[in-house]
This record gives sequence, structure tokens and C-alpha cells, in this order.
Amino acid sequence: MELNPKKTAVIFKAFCDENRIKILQLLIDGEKCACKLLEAMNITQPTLSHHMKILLDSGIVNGRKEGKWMHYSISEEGLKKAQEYLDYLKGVV
Amino acid sequence: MELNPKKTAVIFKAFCDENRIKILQLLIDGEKCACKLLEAMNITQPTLSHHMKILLDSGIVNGRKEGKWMHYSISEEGLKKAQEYLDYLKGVV
DNA sequence: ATAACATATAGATAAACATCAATGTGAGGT
DNA sequence: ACCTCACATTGATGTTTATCTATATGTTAT
Repeated sequence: MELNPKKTAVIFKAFCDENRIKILQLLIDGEKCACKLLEAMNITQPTLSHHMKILLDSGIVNGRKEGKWMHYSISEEGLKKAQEYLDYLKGVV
Repeated sequence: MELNPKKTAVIFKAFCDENRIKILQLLIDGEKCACKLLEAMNITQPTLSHHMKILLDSGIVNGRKEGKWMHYSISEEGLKKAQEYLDYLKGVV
């Protein structure tokens, strides 16, 4: 079980900002490139870039570069880690 | 499913601070009063009070007043909501 | 009623964070 | 080589958050 408080906090940073929740929502139906996310969000390109960095650092989102484009998708593995922590709190683990 | 980005962010605020993760860790083995949490943490009493408020607002922690003492415990229901959101992201729901 | 205790609230401050405009980087296309 | 496009990085700014000291509130014991 993940017991390091700092690391755990970094994982859940993914979910504690309104715009990042919106971004995750957009990724539910599969991988999207940054440009698609940008046009769906009401923020500037550098702000999106900032949020994507936090999402990558959290492990909740995967990034894949293809030519000029950056493709983002939800990480099953990252989600699993977050779920494992919640299970741990629940006393399941 | 919880779809409101703002509300979802409030739930997960519980987990995105190092000290709150430590507090949740202390609550895993059952209900504890604020004074017990305080002596286990390296923060002042008002700072603990501040974090407990955020944890209550998130729904992840329950509070119960008994005389002078305030007893806190992890909320199964709150955790369930958080888990449902992660399941939703996973495409389970 | 008074004192002591547990917790909350108010107010101040510093650090962290979200945001933007401007600029840098690196990949294709001409 | 040059230009354009997609994205990242930098630097500045305002807002939010974490933290503290001081004080208020409410409960119990004397």
C-alpha cells in the first residue's frame, strides 16, 4: 500500500481542481490530443499545458507524442493506484 | 453519477494535502477525537481545525460532538462517492 | 460564578497555485 | 533554409490555501 503522504497527495491533485475534472471528463471517451482539449475548454493554451503537466505527474493521465501532436488518455494504472488508496482507507486492504 | 466538476473537486480536496492524508491515516483504525489527532500531528490546534473543516466539507470524514470533545471518523458513504467517481472514469459505470 | 479545558473563529502572513501574454522548441511542409 | 503549426516554458499577477497567534465559544467541574 502507498503510505507516503506526499506522494499520495500528488496523485489526488489530479482531482482537486475544477478544470482538471473537466479535462478528465473529456478523456473518458478515449484519447484526445491537446488541441481538441483546448477547443473544448475555456482556458488558454499555456493554462491547459500547466494542467496536463499536473495530470501527468499524478499518474492519472498518460501522454503520447506523435509528430507535432500530444495525445492524452486516462491511465488505467494510475486510476488503480488511486482506487487502491481508497480501498485502503475503507479497510478493505 | 456525480458530474458537477466543482462538487467533485471539493470531494477530492480531502486527499490533495499531505497533512490531511496523515490525518486520514490516523483515522483508519477508527474514530478519534481532535485532541488525539492533534498530539499525533506536528501542527497547531487551529491548523488542525482548518483541515478538519475541509475533510468534513468533502464528506470523507464524519464529525460527532460529545460534550467538549469532537470525534472524527472516516465516512463510508463519502469514500463510496469518491470510489464511484473513479469507477466512472474507468468506464465501469 | 468561576475556572479549566476542548474546539472553533478571526485576522495576518507567507507559500502555493491558476492564469495569462510572450517566447522558446521541435516537427513538418514548401 | 524558411515558415507554420502544436505544444512547452518563462515570467508576471491575482487568488487561494496553509499556517500561525490571539481570541471567542461552549462544556464540565469546583
